[in-house]
Amino acid sequence: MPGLHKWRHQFRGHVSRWTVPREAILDLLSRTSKHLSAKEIYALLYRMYPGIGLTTVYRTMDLLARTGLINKLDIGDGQSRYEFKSSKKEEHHHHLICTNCEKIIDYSDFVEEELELVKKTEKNLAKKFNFIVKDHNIEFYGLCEKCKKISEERR
Amino acid sequence: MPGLHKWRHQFRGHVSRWTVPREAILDLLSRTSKHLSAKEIYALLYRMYPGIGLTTVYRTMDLLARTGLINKLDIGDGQSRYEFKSSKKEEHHHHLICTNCEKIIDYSDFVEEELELVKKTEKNLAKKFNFIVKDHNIEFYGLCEKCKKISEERR
DNA sequence: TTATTAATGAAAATGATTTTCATTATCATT
DNA sequence: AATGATAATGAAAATCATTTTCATTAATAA
Repeated sequence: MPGLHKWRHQFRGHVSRWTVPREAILDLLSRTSKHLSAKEIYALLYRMYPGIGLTTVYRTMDLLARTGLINKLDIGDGQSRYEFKSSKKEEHHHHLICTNCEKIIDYSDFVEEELELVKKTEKNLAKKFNFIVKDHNIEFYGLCEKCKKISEERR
Repeated sequence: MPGLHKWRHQFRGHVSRWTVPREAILDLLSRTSKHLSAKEIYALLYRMYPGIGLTTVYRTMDLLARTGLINKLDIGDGQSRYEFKSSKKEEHHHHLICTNCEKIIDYSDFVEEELELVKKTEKNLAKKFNFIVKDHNIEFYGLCEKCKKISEERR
C-alpha cells in the first residue's frame, strides 16, 4: 500500500473517516492504469469484499473526485469512468479516445509546451473573468489503429 | 436562415432527409451561443412547433453531432449539452466550467499557440499510435467570480 | 401523383446514478 | 479497552436522461 498514510491523512482533514471500502477502492485505482467504471470497480472488489455495495462505490468515487485524488472521465459511452490522479508530474497525461470503439490511450508528449500554454491561459482567465482555474483537461478524438483499418476496408 | 443551403446540401450527402424539425433545431442552435440541453431545446421549439417530440430532439442531436455540425458537451451536470460548431476559425473556443454552479464561459485566447500544439500532437499521435485525430477538446475547471466570492465569504 | 422508405412522436423500456432508511463501523473520548 | 456520537454502509426503491419500439406521417426520387 504505497500512499496509504498520505491518503489517510488527507481524509482526516476532509471530515471523512478512513474505511475499508475507501481504502480498497483507492488501492485498486492506484494499482491500475485502466479507466474503470463504477460497475467494473464494484465487480473487481466484490471478489475480495463480497459485502461491498455498488452504492458505496458511487459515493466513494464522488468523494475521491472532490478530494482531488481521482479524475472522473466521460468518454461518451454512457457511464462515468475514473482514474487515479498521480501527483507525479511525469505521469500527467491526456486521453485519445476512439470514437468508434471507445478505446482510451494515455498520451503525455509535449507536456512542457502544454503546461506553458495552460499556465498562460490560467493567468489570463484570472484577470479577464476573475475565474480561478483549478484543473484542466485535454482530449483528442479520432480513430484508433484497428477502427481506422476497418473503416478503410469498407471502401 | 444563414447556412440553410449549405446544411441542406450537407444532409443530402449524408443519406438524410431535410425535415422541418431538423431545420428548426439547427436554426435555433445557430442563433444562440448558449449550451443547451435536449430538454431546453425541446422547450424552446415547442412554442413554435407544438407537435415536436423530445425523442426527435435526441435523435437529431445525435445526427448533427455525427455530421459534425454541432458539438456535444458534458459539463458534469448529468445531461448532455450541445452547441453549434462554427466553421469560422475565429469562433474556435474552449470552455471554462465552474464546478460549483456549472456556469460555462467560452474562451478563445491563445488560439494560435493552441493550434500549433494540437497540430504537433496530431502528427505525433499518427506516427506513434497510428491514431487519426479528428477533433480535440480543451476545458478548464474552477470557480467563477460569483462562486469564488461566496466561498471566500464562508471563511 | 405515387411509391418507397426514412423520419416522427407517444409510450414503454433501459440503465446509470441517487435517495432513503435501518444497520454497522469508525474514532475521539472516557 | 469500553462507550457514545455520528459518519458510512448496503439493499431496495426512486430518479431521470436517454433509447427503443412501433404505428403513423412526410420527404423525395421516379
